Amino acid sequence: MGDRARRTPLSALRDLLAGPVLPAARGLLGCEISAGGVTVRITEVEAYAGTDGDPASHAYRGRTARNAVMFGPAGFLYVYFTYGMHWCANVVTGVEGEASAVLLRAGLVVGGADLARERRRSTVERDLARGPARLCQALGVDRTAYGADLLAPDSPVRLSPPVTPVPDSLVAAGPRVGVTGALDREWRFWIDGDPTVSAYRRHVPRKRAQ
DNA sequence: TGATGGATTACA
DNA sequence: GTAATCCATCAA
Repeated sequence: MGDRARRTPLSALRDLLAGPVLPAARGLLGCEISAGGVTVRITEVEAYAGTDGDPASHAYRGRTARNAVMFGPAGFLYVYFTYGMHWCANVVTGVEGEASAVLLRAGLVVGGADLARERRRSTVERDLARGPARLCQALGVDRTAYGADLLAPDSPVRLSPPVTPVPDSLVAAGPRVGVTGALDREWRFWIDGDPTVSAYRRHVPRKRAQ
């Protein structure tokens, strides 16, 4: 019975996601997400707290139909539509009711590259899943993937532990992209030097300065 | 009910 | 630099 203490990587991932959002975000680096016949190795993520003092979080103002899945248990997919044309995907983390989540910002297509290229305009390998909306497009993720159980074997969107763990020495952190406030929070994590990580761009207001 | 701007991307 | 273009949120 001694080896029962040894956890499988999958249950370790389940525990990680059920914990605090920052370690969960860090731990998602190197994980693989599969959907629509395409597999992506995650290279860049961003953490978002729930109702607990994070104005940038979609759950900041409480539960709505759009963010409902964020308030459920960890390991489910929160998909949202933005800028009138793009889908972005998050992994729900923490305990039920906490509503924290991790945005999947970028990754490397490691399986089903042909399918990914069909869905994306660009055929440049590096750009197939470089950016949160591109990543979703490569995976074919849209509103139909909302609420998918990422750790269930029969789910349309699945998450699996890293094939090779990402060492701490390769993990970099900085402020979140496209977020106006909370620049002091370095809640974006990426694999340092990885070419599929998106370039940091300061948030630009769309209206001209007057 | 109308205004506003967004966890973005592609292109000039 | 700006257009594309739906939707959640907020003021009235």
